[in-house]
Amino acid sequence: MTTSAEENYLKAIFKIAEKEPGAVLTNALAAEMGTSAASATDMLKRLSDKQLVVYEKYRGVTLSETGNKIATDLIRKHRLWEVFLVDKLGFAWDEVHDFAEQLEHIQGEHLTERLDDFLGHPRYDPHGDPIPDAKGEWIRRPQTRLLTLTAGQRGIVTGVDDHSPTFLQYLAELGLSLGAELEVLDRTAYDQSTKVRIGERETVLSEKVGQNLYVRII
Amino acid sequence: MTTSAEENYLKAIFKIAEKEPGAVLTNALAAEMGTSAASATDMLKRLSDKQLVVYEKYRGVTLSETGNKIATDLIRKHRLWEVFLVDKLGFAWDEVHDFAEQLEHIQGEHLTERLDDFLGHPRYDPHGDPIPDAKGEWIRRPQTRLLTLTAGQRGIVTGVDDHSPTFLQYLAELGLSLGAELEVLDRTAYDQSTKVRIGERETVLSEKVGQNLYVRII
DNA sequence: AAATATTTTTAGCCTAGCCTAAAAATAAAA
DNA sequence: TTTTATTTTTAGGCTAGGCTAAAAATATTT
Repeated sequence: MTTSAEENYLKAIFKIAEKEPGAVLTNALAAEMGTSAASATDMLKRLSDKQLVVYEKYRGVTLSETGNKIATDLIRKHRLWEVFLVDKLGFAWDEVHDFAEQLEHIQGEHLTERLDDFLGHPRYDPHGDPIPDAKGEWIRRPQTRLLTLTAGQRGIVTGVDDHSPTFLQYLAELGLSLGAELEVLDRTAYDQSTKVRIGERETVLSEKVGQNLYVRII
Repeated sequence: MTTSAEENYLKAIFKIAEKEPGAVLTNALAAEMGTSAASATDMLKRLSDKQLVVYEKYRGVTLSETGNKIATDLIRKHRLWEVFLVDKLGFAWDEVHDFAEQLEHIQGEHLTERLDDFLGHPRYDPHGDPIPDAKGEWIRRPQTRLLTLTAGQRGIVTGVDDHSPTFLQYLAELGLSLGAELEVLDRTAYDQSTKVRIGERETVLSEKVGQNLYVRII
């Protein structure tokens, strides 16, 4: 059996490797976990003993087959619980992360499958992130950062790259929830800010927003 | 903040005190927790430092006001999650205990209230146990052990005193789920077994079953 | 009341996860 | 290539929550 701490490390390794392929370095892992490099090294030894990772001193770590399955499963559970919290319990998309962080560690037979059935096999979570299926397969859809759109292009909001409550609340205030439509009116060369139309309203979005907002071009 | 371990001890103290009023002794607590008396003493010191219990060396322990609130809240959460697992996810009543044991420790604002709303404010869990409200108030309904019924009396199953999967499965096989109706046909003086009619079927139930099955007389 | 049995506590040890500080390995610069 | 900087690991400690064995307190017999 794996502990919650172990699971969180596996997830962190997965997350880092997803963005920057190749072996994950100790410092990066420690930063992601909000802990010290010494603690990360410690844990890497334990995970290596349990064959959940392939770890070479000073050279970094990668997930083993088993480790990868566990991490994928955690992400699946995390995202399914988020759907539950938003769709069934009525939480806002910026309120559910901490709950899901706990719920993903609930252990036991068939819980995930039953939850998935109950929710109607959702493919994306409330932030637009794909939910892997029971076999660990992902359905990634094509999406682009708002920054890559040019004046005149229109898009549908499909996801975010920043999951912080402040960003999510800001988007909600702007009416930019998943599925919202927007049109790029202009891009300022100076600071890469984007002027957009959302429904009737026109607003200027900073480069930071342009970086962190995903859309599907229509 | 309280840890899961602390919470489980508080719940155990509550449970023992419920059946046998007065101070809870260390050995009884250790037995309930499936641990050693030394470990229980250890934890009692921690709980006492946090003012969650009133503990006197060698004399036993009782819950403080705060401790009692935490324990009641845990039971509330446990039972609400059980309702969720049975009513929404479709688990059987003998399958949900271990899940609920984990789910009751999920921390965070408004989760319990939202869950309660979503479930439609159930008053009893799938085993017929009452669910305390947000203030910690209980609605206990009148119920009698099957053993106290005499020949000719009829009753509706309202709960169980034994929550073990084997007992619950046995009851399910007999058609004795919550709300089922039965009629006492006879009681054998020799071994206190009860002959009952459940729908069309007649069966003999042991003294043990008679002890552990609650009914409302009709 | 003394002896014996039982219960509870203390003492000392273990593991998982964290920490800081120091040492060692690797990478970069001179 | 030697020096310097950075990264990673090791060493040694800490806390929560367990354990066993021994000591102390309480309860029960004789």
